[in-house]
Amino acid sequence: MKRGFARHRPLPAAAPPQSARGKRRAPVVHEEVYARLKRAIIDGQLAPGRALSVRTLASQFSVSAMPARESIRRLVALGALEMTPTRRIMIARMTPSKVEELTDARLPLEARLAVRALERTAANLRKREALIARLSKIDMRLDRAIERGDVGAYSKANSDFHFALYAAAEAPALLGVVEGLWLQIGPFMRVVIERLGASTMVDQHKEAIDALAAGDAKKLENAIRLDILEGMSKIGEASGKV
Amino acid sequence: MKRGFARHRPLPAAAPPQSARGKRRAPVVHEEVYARLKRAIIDGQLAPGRALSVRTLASQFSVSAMPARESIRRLVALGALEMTPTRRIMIARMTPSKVEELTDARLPLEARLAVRALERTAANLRKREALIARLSKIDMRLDRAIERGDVGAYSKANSDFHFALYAAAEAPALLGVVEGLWLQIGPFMRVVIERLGASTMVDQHKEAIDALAAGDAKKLENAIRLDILEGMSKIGEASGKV
DNA sequence: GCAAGGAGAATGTGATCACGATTACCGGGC
DNA sequence: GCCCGGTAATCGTGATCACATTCTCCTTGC
Repeated sequence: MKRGFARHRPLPAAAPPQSARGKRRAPVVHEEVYARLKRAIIDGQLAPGRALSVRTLASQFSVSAMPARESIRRLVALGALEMTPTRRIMIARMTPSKVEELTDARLPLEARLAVRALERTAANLRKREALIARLSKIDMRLDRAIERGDVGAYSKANSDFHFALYAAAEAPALLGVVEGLWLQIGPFMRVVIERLGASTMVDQHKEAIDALAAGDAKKLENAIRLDILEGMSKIGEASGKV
Repeated sequence: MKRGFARHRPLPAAAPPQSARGKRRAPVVHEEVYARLKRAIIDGQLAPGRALSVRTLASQFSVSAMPARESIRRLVALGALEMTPTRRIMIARMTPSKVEELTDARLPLEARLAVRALERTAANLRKREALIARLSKIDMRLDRAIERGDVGAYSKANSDFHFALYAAAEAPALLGVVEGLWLQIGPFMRVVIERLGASTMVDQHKEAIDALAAGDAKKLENAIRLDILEGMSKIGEASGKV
């Protein structure tokens, strides 16, 4: 195989320069660029191996090269973007061993975050109910995405579900680490869903919600672990061919 | 307390521009700057709250502002550096809850890396012996540092020990995550050692080496977990006062 | 003696240019 | 038809400038 990487194409997330929104000065341009690019990656809108460049990104976001450079630099540091030996930039590729390592990291970390979310809402059941309501709503959105076969919406709803749960753990440092893992996984999750079809995806979301409602930490942990294992095994099967 | 942060002082690691080492052209300036700054942080050479600035860093490394900016951007992304609301940069501070979260992350991840190192050398005992020899050597260096009361050497030897072990796991993605954790912990480890004195530090390094030699995964995992718990509990006690 | 205020220094950020290396593209030769 | 080679476009990187904001520190007024 050539191992070359894809030509530049317009970024799907590249919204217009939003001149309509008035004079609301941007809260530091490069933060905005970074946030949108990060979101696009986690949600799987960018395929692995997809090429990026400072100037291209800059023009797609209608900013100068500087903010684009900084956003790219950050995402390379987090492992979401990859640099070739000749310093070209692309969405990170996946390898079977990387899938294995990331699974190793996700299992204990996300299980811990889930249990922490349970613990954090133990003293405040109203909070827990609100969390459950939020998760249920996201999960319904996810089901609708499956029905419609909308891969993009599915991918986004899936990450939304996990992070809504983890956010309730109130553990920003841990959350940051996990977010870094998702930044590396997002693109493949999407590829896998696209290839297998959203309807073939199974998850343990309803089990997780039940465990949360029952206050059963062990059950919740199992649901999360199983959810991760199922998803990652699918990625693993496909990772050799991406 | 004022919560202001320390004035700029020369960076301890700021070696001369090394014009002596021949014409060996730098492999991209900002990589070099980043690597040295990262090393200085992990080894605990920079105190929490210590101020950094683009221009200061640049002049200390005898480079222009550009490579300094990029290095700082990367380390902020990794959580090693912190930005105040007014966008000043400093070595990240520690809080008790952050210690707890980072401990949660370190325990399973580093235990896994250690066990992986054991597994990886199971089929190649020469490799394992070489690893044990390397670790023993580092541990002796660590003992000497304790005798001399050399806090800097102790701090460096300690991180060297862990990463020498983890490197043998041959899991770059996992290692990257753990390195990110150490980037956040390094500065405090140093502060704690300095405050309590290197001689009060205990570790489970010899137990880990024994477990490695015996091929006992369970014992190795316990040694690593205990080593982490001991170290982090010391950081936790002090973290309120940093 | 001390707090308030203002002048000046320092800071992060964005923009732009130059340079050397790398890549992509197109045409000619086999 | 296919491969090779040269040329032009594109790339990451480093440097430097301008600007608004923030911080420092000293003076002034009470």
